[in-house]
Amino acid sequence: MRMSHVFSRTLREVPAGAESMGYGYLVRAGFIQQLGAGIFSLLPLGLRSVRKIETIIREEMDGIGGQELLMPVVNPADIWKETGRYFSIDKEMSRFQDRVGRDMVLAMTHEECVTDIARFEIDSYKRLPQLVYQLQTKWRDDPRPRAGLIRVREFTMKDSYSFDRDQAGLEKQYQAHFSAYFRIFDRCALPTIAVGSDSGMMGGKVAHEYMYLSPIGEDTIITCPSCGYTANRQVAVFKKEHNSGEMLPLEEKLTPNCASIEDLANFLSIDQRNTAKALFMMGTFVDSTTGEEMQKLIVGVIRGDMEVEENKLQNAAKANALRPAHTDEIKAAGMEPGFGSPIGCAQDVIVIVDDSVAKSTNLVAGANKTDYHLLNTNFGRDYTGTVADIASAAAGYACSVCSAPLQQSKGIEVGNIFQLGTRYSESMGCMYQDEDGTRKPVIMGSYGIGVGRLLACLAEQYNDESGLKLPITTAPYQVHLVSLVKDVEIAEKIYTDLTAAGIEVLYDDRKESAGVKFADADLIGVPVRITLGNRSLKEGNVEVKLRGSSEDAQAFPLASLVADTKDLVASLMADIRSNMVHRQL
RNA sequence: CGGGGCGUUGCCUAGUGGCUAAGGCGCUUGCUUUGGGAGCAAGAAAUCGGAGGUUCGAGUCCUCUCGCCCCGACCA
Repeated sequence: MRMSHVFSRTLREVPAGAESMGYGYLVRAGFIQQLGAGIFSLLPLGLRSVRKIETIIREEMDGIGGQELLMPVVNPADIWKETGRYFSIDKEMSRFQDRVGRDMVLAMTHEECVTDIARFEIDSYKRLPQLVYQLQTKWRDDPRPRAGLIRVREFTMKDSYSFDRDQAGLEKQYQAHFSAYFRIFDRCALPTIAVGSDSGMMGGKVAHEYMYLSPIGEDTIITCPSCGYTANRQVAVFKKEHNSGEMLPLEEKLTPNCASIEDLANFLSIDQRNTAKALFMMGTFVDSTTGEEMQKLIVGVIRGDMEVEENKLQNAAKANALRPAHTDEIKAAGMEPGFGSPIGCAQDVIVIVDDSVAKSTNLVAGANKTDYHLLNTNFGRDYTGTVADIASAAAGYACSVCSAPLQQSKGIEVGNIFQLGTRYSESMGCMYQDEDGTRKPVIMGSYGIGVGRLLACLAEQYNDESGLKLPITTAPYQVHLVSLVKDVEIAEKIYTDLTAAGIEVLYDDRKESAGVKFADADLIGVPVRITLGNRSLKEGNVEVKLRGSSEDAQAFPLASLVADTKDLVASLMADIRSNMVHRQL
């Protein structure tokens, strides 16, 4: 491709509002352009990178037996009503009616659609296992798109779906994805870690997320440096110490202006771990068959020295959604914000008690009366509720496996894998007849990779003060040919020869100054830069420099340029291959 | 959905009630230059996001509205 013909152009200045390096460079280099909030066009350069990522994904998915198909973005709402997600998913899914008033949705994922296909295709155990995948546009009306391509509303996702006879089959496909995903990220040269995750709205059981660790990430990842335990904070567990002793009698105590745990502990001169605090949330519960919504107050009770992980609370309460409760809602249930506890609260309140509280004795808790707390509250004696782990893990807490102190970091989720089980096959009647003649629900798995987000992460990982430096497997071109000589013939010949040899060349044939050409080459960041200048041409050489390295340019003789360049490209590719590590669960 | 910020030419910005809205980048033309975002000269390009209002006078003040960004809520 000639630079003079490239559709996009480079920008000297970072567009307003580009807060991350990677995003700023993707815009400046002309890879992407924003159309609206969370809506981006991929320009030719960006699309070339995306196509390379997609090719890697296709090869690896095909490699584990996947068959590519393509499902529609617009779905009739009926199938989403069958699984209940039409009702349980809020505004994140966009809905509309067609001309005759039928309910339609923009599919934000394709479990319903693929299950609809599968219930037609799969009728016998002989037709299992199966694995299909697609690269398709998703629309999710995220309330808050941000950070360029990291969190968008419209994006391309690779999603695959596995169908199996039994759990063992599912686990085999899950394992195959687990390893294939690492191969994909390794080939893209994006460092990732797999972490245990919540299954969220997918409704499955076992799930992992692939995280690219980055300070701009929005997920918090808990890791154990000693034993290797990793999990998203949403589900991360840790070892909780708790005191226990003889239960003492309940006692009301005046605690003026002690609406926070810190104030309370200071006032009473006790450790925060000897207190219990209550978090009030309104939970939305949806009847999955009728779609009827109800709101119920949920009280999460946690020890004063910890925080509630809302995701855990939501799961424990089996709520579809949570929001902070308003003061009047809390008071209506007989509790007092700031001095609240489930002791003496209304009957229809859902009480979820962290196991640390349930196991501790004689905690100080709110008296549900302004400026009063109760000493020596005990779960079971003074109040009841569902016991669950609802505590938020954090750095410094003890690993539940090996007791070493946990660490926490920020990450961006670039992929995920879920063992769905029969959540969709049962609700949609995707059944097969087994060898023994019985009808059984197909066991499913669901696996996603955000393609654009992967590119965004690569841009974040691979850049410097001059621009992008994507690895050769995902850069839009392999070689950037910068001609600084008047004699266009020699440059044209090199361009033609390299291209004919199958090398992807971006050829700067513009009438620009050397500075402009070099700056643009650095910004776009094609891995191999070949410079044609009078200096080296006199000696029959061209200069070859790697974008990623700080080493000086090497001289390549013109005579063997094509072969040498091919070798160089191949060795860069091989470097990435050699860094691949086989990983399995 | 709460809180905050910003909308001025293709891009980045200045302009803080008063003459014809200014500069840099980019763009066009000509000459010069040609190894790290060149120089000179001449140009084109803006209904100041939109609507309404206050005022003798509004890019500037007020109201509404749309869009974008950030924090939070939210989120596979």
